[in-house]
Amino acid sequence: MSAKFQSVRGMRDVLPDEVATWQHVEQVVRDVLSAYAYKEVRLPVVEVAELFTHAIGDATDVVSKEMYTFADRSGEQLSLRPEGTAGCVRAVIQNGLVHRGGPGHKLWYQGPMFRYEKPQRGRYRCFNQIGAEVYGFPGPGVDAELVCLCARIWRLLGLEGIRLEVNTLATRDTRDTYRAVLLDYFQANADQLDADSQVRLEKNVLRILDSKNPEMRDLIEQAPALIDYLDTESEQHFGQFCELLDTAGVAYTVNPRLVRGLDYYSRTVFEFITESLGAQGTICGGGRYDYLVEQQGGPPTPAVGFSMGLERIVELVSLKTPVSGVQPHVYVVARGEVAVSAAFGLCERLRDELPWLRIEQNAGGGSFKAQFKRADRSGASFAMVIGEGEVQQQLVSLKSLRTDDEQAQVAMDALSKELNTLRAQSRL
RNA sequence: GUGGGCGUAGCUCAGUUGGUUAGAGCACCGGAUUGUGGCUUCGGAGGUCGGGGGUUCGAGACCCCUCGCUCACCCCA
Repeated sequence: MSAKFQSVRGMRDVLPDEVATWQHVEQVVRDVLSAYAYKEVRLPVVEVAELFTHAIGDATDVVSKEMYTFADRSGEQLSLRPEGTAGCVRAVIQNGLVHRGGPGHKLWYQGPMFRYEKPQRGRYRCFNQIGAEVYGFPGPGVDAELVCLCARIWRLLGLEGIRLEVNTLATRDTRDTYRAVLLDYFQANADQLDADSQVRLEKNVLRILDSKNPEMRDLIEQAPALIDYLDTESEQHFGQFCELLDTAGVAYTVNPRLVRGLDYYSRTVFEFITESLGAQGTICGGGRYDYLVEQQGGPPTPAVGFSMGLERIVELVSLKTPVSGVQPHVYVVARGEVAVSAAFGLCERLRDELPWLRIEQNAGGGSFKAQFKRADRSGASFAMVIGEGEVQQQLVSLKSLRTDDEQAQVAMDALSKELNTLRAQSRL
């Protein structure tokens, strides 16, 4: 029970039973990204620590208390990436992919992210995201495209009851103006703020709007809304974004209090939320970050992206439609030294001749009875029996494990043909 | 980081107010059937009762500490 070594807190193993669902989800997401002509990039898991503090904002929770940061042997401060956008922006600048319409303008990535948080359902210290980022396009079309792309993924995965919330954070200037107004408002009502929001007052006023504390609901609803302070440019951008969603038939609600926790967002932000996963209901979040590329040392380049949490999506999928794993077509039962060795050679030959064939050899010996038991449990359609008699006559016995068909004998030379036939008849 | 619940076999869980050698089901291995799975049936193996300390004649049970899981806050995907 008490193993000597355990996985690190908040980091879990995905076991074979779950992997089938993971692969299914990943395949659907990849296919949809391809359908929208996004190209995959593979990025390092480790970056210079400053990349994240600079991009995400050192007052954010993610940077100030959730990063895995360490000095490497040269003393350089490195971090395990807590999210994907900062590294992608770095790669895009470093490799000169920022030019509009160039090869790097629509990208996606997949991989583990790390945050030192207290684990709970749907929240892990090592978790996997698939994200997409678009560079070089200021218009709302790409914002809407990303949202539609996600909505398509949920449809293809058969997920229902996923709510889309959208908002706009306007331009940097507008937001600065608004922040000052909001600060005045909450400072004037500071006595009504709960402890968390007192802290937010110092760090990031906008986050007060996000509070779940029902006692503060009135105060928040009375607060000035950013939407009333929008500059015309942002207002148009957001309006067109919403219109495109309408055109595409993607349902959404505007949530003026949707703020998001990373500093780099501007204009469009969105979240897909489910009620089926407990407190960690956001399965995908994203938005526009028009200033980040320039802030990180690249040419001024508007950008927008999202990332989705695979653990949460996989859990959602498996609650609804469990995906069964891959089972062998044939399980090879062999007994006796001569037969086992003949079976080994035969299996390799069949894999040469029939690349589609999934064939499992019995391992660990055992009686025919025991081997048949394993054959049954493997889920294989057929048991292929090779004993001394079969070897002498250069044939195998094929027994269907899922039907009452009579056991048949097939010459070893004719096996490939027979298996092809069975496949054509959908009996494998 | 804060708070609640829970840790007994690979898994799901019993275990009386503290009392002898800690149990069941499923799964696993073997036999009944010396070359045939699923359904039976019989047997076997498998536990430092999460870890450490304490109270006691005696602790799986009570107390303290610790680790882990879990749910919520917070944060976010």
